[in-house]
Amino acid sequence: MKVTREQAAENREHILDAASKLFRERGLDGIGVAELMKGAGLTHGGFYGHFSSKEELMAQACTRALEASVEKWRSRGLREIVQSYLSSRHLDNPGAGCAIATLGSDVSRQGAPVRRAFTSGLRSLIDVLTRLVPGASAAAKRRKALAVYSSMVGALVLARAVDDPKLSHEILQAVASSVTGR
Amino acid sequence: MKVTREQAAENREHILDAASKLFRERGLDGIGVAELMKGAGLTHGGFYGHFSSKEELMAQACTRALEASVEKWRSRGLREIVQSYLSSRHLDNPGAGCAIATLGSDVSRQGAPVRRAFTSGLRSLIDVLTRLVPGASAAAKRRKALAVYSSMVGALVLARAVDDPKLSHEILQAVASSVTGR
DNA sequence: TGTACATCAGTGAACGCGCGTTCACTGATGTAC
DNA sequence: TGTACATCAGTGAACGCGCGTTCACTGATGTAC
Repeated sequence: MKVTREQAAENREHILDAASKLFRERGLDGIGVAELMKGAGLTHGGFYGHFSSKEELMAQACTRALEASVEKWRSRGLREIVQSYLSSRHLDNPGAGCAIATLGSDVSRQGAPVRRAFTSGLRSLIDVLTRLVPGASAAAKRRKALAVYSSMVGALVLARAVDDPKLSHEILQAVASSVTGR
Repeated sequence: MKVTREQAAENREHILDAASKLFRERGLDGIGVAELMKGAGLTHGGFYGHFSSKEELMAQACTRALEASVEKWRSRGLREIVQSYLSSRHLDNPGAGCAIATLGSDVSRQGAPVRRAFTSGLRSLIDVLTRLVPGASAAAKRRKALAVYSSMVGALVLARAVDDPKLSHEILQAVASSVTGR
């Protein structure tokens, strides 16, 4: 069952897309290679033709997810970013949302490749935010960007951990009003 | 090898203490029943005499960890809480620190018992913070408490995910200066 | 352009391993007399 | 208080299962002539 070189390259992309979504939905250790490959329409045996290990896929899938966030943010304003980050749509769709909020506490227990991917992605996100945020100096803007992003990540983590939708929305709104307006 | 009833009750406490620490260090799915029991100086077979399942232990260990945070906070002022939360000591000791920062993104994928334990613990933490935080009205204080806590959780999650200690400390300091003083 | 063969992307069975859980057993504790 | 026996906390082997990874195989693709 060989396949066009072009088709094989597409398959690799499908694996990365599926992994990027499924890792965010189920956690890095919450989904196995077999199910990830099934998510890309393939069987598990072919996995190691595309990636040298599950860990390599984790790192590349995280990079992909974070790059998507960076791209999305580049074309938007601060208020728009904050509002969509703290929306119920984002709350209810971890698979399409911020990888740091979904996988943050997992990542600190992961090996070097995954942490490197996250650090690099986080730096890009912070750079984008730093340009958008108000502040008297470059240093003040960067500090503000870090504070804003921490708030948003924390809010989403808390809102997702919690049992009670009312409390979830209260958290999101409290942080939204603290970050924008006030 | 029977054991005093009193000794058995102590053993149960040791299991909970070990679990509360080890779950925070390695994640809820990152450590098995056998190793948890070993951490309490026992063998794995006796586990089900104390708990009906690993999930029940997860929930009770989370409750214990969060109650410890609440107790610690009750005797402290806001500035002290924020400073110790955002300290390198906390950064480097997840096993003794805030369970929500360590397990936050895991919890959203867990079953009802664990999420219930977290929601209840989080409510207590928020109540303590609400009393300490400045604000014109009760509603404003609560909103402020949610915003402050989200910032702190997010900062710790980011600082722990990141590869580079310089960036970790920059995040903690940026959020500390944004929350206290400014 | 057509044929013959080498390549190699993908398949699915199999591996060793660690997991959560069960269970027959042990022997000190707790109790009945 | 002392003895005889039932209780039950803890032990360690065993279970079925899903995991990451390997591998012999398949058959369409790509290439050499």
